[in-house]
Amino acid sequence: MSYPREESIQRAMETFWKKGYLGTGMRDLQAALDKRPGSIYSAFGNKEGLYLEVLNSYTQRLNSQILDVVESQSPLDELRRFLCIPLSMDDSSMHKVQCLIIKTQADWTELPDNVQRALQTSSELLRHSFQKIILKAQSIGELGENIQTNRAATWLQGQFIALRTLAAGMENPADIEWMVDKIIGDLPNNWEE
Amino acid sequence: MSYPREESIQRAMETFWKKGYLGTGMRDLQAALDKRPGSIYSAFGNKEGLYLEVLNSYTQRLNSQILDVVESQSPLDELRRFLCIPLSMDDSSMHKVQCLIIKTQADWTELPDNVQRALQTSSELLRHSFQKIILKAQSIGELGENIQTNRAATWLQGQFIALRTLAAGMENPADIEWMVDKIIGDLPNNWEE
DNA sequence: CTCAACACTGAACGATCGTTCAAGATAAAA
DNA sequence: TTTTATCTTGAACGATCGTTCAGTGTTGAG
Repeated sequence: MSYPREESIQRAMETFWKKGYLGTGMRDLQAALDKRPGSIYSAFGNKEGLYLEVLNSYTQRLNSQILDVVESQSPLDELRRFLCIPLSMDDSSMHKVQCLIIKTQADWTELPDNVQRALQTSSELLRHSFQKIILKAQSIGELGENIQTNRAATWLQGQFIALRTLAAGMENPADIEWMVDKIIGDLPNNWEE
Repeated sequence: MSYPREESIQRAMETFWKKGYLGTGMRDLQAALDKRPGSIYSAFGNKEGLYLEVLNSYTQRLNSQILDVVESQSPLDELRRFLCIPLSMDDSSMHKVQCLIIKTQADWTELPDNVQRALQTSSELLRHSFQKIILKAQSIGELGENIQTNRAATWLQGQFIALRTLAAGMENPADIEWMVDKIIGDLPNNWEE
């Protein structure tokens, strides 16, 4: 093994992130990892297996960022900072603006069953962590108790999706930082029916 | 010609909508149109040409729905109705929940240049129509004059994206109708900086 | 009926897809 | 040094990809 398994996963993540699951060919991965097909297949089984490890690594990283928000003293301030992260990407990393999970979800019907399930699981994990943010903010009084935390978590995930998707389509993602402020401002309101 | 060109486009739309641009093969389209490759190529040039006509047709339909909102007496009420449309899809049409444009945008880097440009143009057209909704609502007093209409249009497009994407990932899209009410409720607020 | 015009057919092309596998390289244990 | 276990190599496989084209069928004008 010329370099550790983890580096292969990170290199593969770059490729899947840039080209999507369907758009990425094994030959793209062979070039990215600088390995021949046999090495990749013996290490990860197949394209699907490699992607599942990439997705798992990506999800854990994103989830730990969200959990950092939960642990902070002012969850709402830290949430604002978290949402701004992808808006300051340089041109060479523009493909990292969009969330890898959302990007892959778009090809839903054409994905292997295991990938579909893994995406669902990742999505639920992140929503659950968003819910923890709401609960933490309520517990320290930054948000009222009237908010239905499960709905707020789904809504927050939706805002995350909107922000990432809009930013990915702009020449300068930083131009929608104002939307982060609106999200934080809208979070406490309009939860009654 | 056994049936009009427009029907070919509608059938192709079903396929592209379900499987995405990369996920759709010419053989899928041959089956959907019940035509052999030569017929399709003589009528549309190639896969890209057929998709461009599909995208154009889709965009016009969606845009006219938005313009209907602009023309209505109560734009905000009609906007609520417009946003709810995809949330009441039966199981056989679940793939129509997600917006075709957003779905295709996910594969961005792997798409032909003409498709990239067409998606950009469609996206801008719809944002412009969203802006007309804001302006109309302001003109009849449903919204205050303090709102920056271009930002509100982008925000509204983002909410549209969030709603469609969340709904597409749920077993029952109708379960997030509450979010439409929150969107309408959030629209007038938090536009000052 | 004739003939030009046009849409349609379907076998086939070269390219690329994900994947396999026998053989070679490498390094630690014996 | 030999053995054993592990990792790597790269040619090659069958399947599928988008696309082409010579031939067939259909239609309406003269």
